Amino acid sequence: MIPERRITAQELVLTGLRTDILTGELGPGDQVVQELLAERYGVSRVPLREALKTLESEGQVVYYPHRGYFVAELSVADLMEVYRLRSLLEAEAIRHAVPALNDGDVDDLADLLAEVDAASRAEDVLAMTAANRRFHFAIFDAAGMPRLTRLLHQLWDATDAYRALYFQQSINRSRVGREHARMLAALRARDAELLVRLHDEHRDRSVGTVRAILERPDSPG
Amino acid sequence: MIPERRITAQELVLTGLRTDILTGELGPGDQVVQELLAERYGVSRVPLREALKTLESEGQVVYYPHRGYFVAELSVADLMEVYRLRSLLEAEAIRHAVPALNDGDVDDLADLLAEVDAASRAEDVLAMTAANRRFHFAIFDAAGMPRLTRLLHQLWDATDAYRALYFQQSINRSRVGREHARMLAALRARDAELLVRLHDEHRDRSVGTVRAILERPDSPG
DNA sequence: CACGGACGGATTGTATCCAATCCTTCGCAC
DNA sequence: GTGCGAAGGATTGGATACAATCCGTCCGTG
Repeated sequence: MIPERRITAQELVLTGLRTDILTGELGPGDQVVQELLAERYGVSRVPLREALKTLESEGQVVYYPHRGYFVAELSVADLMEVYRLRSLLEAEAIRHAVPALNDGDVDDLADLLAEVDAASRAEDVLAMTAANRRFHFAIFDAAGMPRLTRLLHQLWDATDAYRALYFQQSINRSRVGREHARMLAALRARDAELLVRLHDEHRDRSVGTVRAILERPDSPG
Repeated sequence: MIPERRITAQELVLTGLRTDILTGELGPGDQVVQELLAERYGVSRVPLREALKTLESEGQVVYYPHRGYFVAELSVADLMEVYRLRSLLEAEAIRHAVPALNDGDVDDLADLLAEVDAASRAEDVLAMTAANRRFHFAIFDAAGMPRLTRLLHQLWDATDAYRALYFQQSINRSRVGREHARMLAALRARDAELLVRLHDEHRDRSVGTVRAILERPDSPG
């Protein structure tokens, strides 16, 4: 559809860095040694640094002048804050989105959910993370509030590294599947308040698990 | 006090660009011609580009690959969205902040307000904008929610260009002064809900004015 | 042995140069 | 005159080279 727009090097390394952080290739606290990563991606340090600036603004990495970029470490307090803010903002998005959805939109959302389930059954954590995100943001986008969507992306990005860990456990994957099914029902019923409530529960469950991961780090580093 | 940490070129350019946007030197829609600005600040294009990446993530400029950076234009819908999000998030910040403030903190806030008033009387719009921001964020910071503060900074940044226009009218400056005084009283009474309400009114008044500015642009082109 | 300061390798920060893309303009066909 | 397409200038994207800073180490001093 889109005429194969040529990708820039900074976009390339940006998605690469995101994946590295998501998969743990770059772990929390690690320094991003520019020369190393630039070589790894086959680009120079200039576009790499620009991609890092983007990640910095998203809070994925922190920057100390003359010392470099480091993968952000999330404290429990950070995590709780992110989820509190998500609760506030996602509720707002959902309340605007639900009335704007037509039957076709809901069918599309069902399709997205099917993708999540497929990835879940295939135990493809990366694909599931991506599909899960597409599903939720398809809802948020329907609110027609681009800035809100942008803020939500930032908040989701901040916990990406931990979300992957969460999905690695099959018990979590199956629970998420059930919760998503209930969300879809709420969508079909156009019940915004129910959907808000389901999202809150959805988050509360996952925050508990992620918190446990944070407090008992299995890979001391 | 601070041992005069040497500033990097990108930091220099970043503050310069912010000022340019704030003062209208760079107007909404203008392309940021890199060579031009780099020469103006006496640096090369590399640090300039990194500063622009930061501004992009804040939504102050928009970036189109191979075409460049352009100063963001705020639509009325954008404006309303920013203020709606500020309403949500600032309420959250205030509710956490007020119980955390001690008498000394409130006295400090009073000092900051005095600075706003002084700049207002001196008709120094730039200084007033800065002092106004320091006052409000001193409150928000007290919530101890760094990510929330960060999001609020982004939202405030997005309308900086228009806030300056707002403060240029003396009638707005004096009204802001009166509203700030009431806020201080609410702070001294530790009345969070009243402070939330005052903030909402404060914003609602200013959004009306800025909206009028947006809808009747006096500088076409 | 503890402390402090200077040296040197490692890493980041920036300038300069070249390649890739875009946009305007000019010329040509119709 | 209108529309299409190619050429050229302008601008951005990225690679390389060099300067500035940092940090670990070693040495000397007490």
